[in-house]
Amino acid sequence: MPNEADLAREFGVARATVNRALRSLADTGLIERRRRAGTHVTMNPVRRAVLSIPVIRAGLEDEGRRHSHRLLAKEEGEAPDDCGFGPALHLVALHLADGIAYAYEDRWVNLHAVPQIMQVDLTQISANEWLVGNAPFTHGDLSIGARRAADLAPHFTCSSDTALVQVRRRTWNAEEPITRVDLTFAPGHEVQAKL
Amino acid sequence: MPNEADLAREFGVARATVNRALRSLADTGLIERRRRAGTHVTMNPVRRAVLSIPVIRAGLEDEGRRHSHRLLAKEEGEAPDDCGFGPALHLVALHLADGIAYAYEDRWVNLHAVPQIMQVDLTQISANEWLVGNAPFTHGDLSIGARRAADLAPHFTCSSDTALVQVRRRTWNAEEPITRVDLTFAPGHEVQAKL
DNA sequence: GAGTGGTCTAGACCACGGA
DNA sequence: CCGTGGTCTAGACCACTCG
Repeated sequence: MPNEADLAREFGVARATVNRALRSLADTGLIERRRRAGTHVTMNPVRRAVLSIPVIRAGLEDEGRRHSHRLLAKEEGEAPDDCGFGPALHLVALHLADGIAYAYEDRWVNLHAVPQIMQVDLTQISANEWLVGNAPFTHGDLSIGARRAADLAPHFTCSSDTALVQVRRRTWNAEEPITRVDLTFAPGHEVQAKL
Repeated sequence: MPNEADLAREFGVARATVNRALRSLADTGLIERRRRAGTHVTMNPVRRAVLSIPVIRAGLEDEGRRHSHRLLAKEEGEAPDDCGFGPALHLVALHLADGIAYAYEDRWVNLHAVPQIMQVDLTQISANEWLVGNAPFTHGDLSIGARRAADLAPHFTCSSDTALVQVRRRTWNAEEPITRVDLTFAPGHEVQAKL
């Protein structure tokens, strides 16, 4: 594409305005910009969907449902290899919506990054919620898969062959891993996104 | 939070600079801004994950896998109610990666919006790909769920109890529905996102 | 009505990185 | 090297909307 200065002249606007417009297009992935190389229309416009990740409690309460949770297990130990950290707190909890099982949480927290969590009464506040307020993170990743209910079936009172959505989330603060959590949702749950 | 003019004075920068910074924070959801009401820190900072939705062919080829597809069914008919349109083209196709089943596609296309699709040889180019190039859309939504393989098991040569990821995508051009597609992926597939 | 954010201008300097 | 986008400034007008 023409450079910013030319576009500004062509449309009779200031260069800053062109810059803002092009930046917006770049943010949505329709064009790619590199210094000196110029601005190019993206070959395969990869559509980006945005999905909101609310704190479980807030997400439920927005829908008018009451959230509670039960801590099923809590123990110190070595995190699995793919967590990227060693000494960890392993938590297993069940989230309930209006008293009905909503999500099963299996979490590893990096004790090197967040030692204070040992002092917290996690039967009162869910790890999810405490971490949001006390352990900031800069970035993370998310992978959404499907699994058979198998041994989780009793929690959801479903057949062990039921297909459940499982979301794995890992977060970092700069280079330091914070936590890895697997959330397995009740049958029928869907992750929503807009694009 | 203080208003833009005050922040500019406090930090000794131009108001435009403050505006750009705050806009960036607002885009990531950390603050909320309303005219006259001012700028407020978001109570429940909903994290937003961004997931890339490539054209199936492009996504696979980026990974060095060869894409092909087989059209399993094609017929005109009335779209299901929740599509939001009537006369439709119903397509069923199987996407293959290196000759192995990768995704099962069940699609309804709004013939009122995209009548030209009737002239296209969809055994040559997948509907997915053709629509990307010929039927622009302004927005859409996405829901990701899990289902048993059930009658799809033969396509993926898996047990009918296998849990599969299913993605439903609907797209609109302004107010006009374009297409609704259900993509069911091979066992083990995960949808990736960054946050 | 008035205060807020939204947007634009004209000009400037700079960092990056491709040719 | 030097053209490109990235960023900032100082000032201005406007649109929205809450009190």
